[in-house]
Amino acid sequence: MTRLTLTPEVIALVAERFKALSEPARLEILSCLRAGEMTVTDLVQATGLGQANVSKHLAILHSFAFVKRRKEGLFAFYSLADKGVFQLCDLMCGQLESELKKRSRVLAG
Amino acid sequence: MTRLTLTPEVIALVAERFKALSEPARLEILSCLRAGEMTVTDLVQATGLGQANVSKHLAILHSFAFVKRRKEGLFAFYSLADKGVFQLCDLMCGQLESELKKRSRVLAG
DNA sequence: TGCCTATATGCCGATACAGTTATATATTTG
DNA sequence: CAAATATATAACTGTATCGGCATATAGGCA
Repeated sequence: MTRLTLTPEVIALVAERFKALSEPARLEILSCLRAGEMTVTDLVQATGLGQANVSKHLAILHSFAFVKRRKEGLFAFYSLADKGVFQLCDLMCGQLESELKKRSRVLAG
Repeated sequence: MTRLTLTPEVIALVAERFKALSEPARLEILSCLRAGEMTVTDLVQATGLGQANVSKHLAILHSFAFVKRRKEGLFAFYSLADKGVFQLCDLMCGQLESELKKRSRVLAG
């Protein structure tokens, strides 16, 4: 695997991708998609977010290739592009867990 | 490993952590620390950022336990808390690479 | 004690972005 | 073609936050 060197340019690109995942609404959408392909309207109902809002979040996720789009008639079906996103989330959750554990250990004295 | 369920609360916590890594300046700082422990002044020189700015970014990274702090006299030595951050960055870089590859393949037609 | 240095913090201006509303685009149906 | 529906986009507003400046805090030293 060719390793990208962390030049400022690459760092900026990586930061952009982290930012794309830094929004609860977008993580929520991704979490929903874990169950399978969904339309925009499905996601609106599942998340309680506004339609325009969901569309914008999906556009962002799509621009980073976190999700795929399939157009069929009036509907746009979105699905996860790959499982890499959840590797990221799982890693993050792992850190979060050990962090929470440490904190509660401190509180417990 | 106990798996956290992705409740809105957990999602918010995960999003916060992604946001902490969504700033080029902070990734730059983490990248510098990969070489080992550094003081704030070291980091100011290495990154070209302002001192107040570096201090603030470090405070954020520290609040999420991405970095450790060791106080010695006037100096504050910062170091990476663990290597999990770079597992995250490497995963992100991997996605980035395959994304860039795909894009250039499209351009090449 | 008084000065110097390292770091942290409060304030401010500028910018970026989420969410809402209204509208545009596009596709199906009558 | 006209109406209805699904999705995308534009304009606007409020909020958050980055970076810079000034200052506070704290430790070391004469």
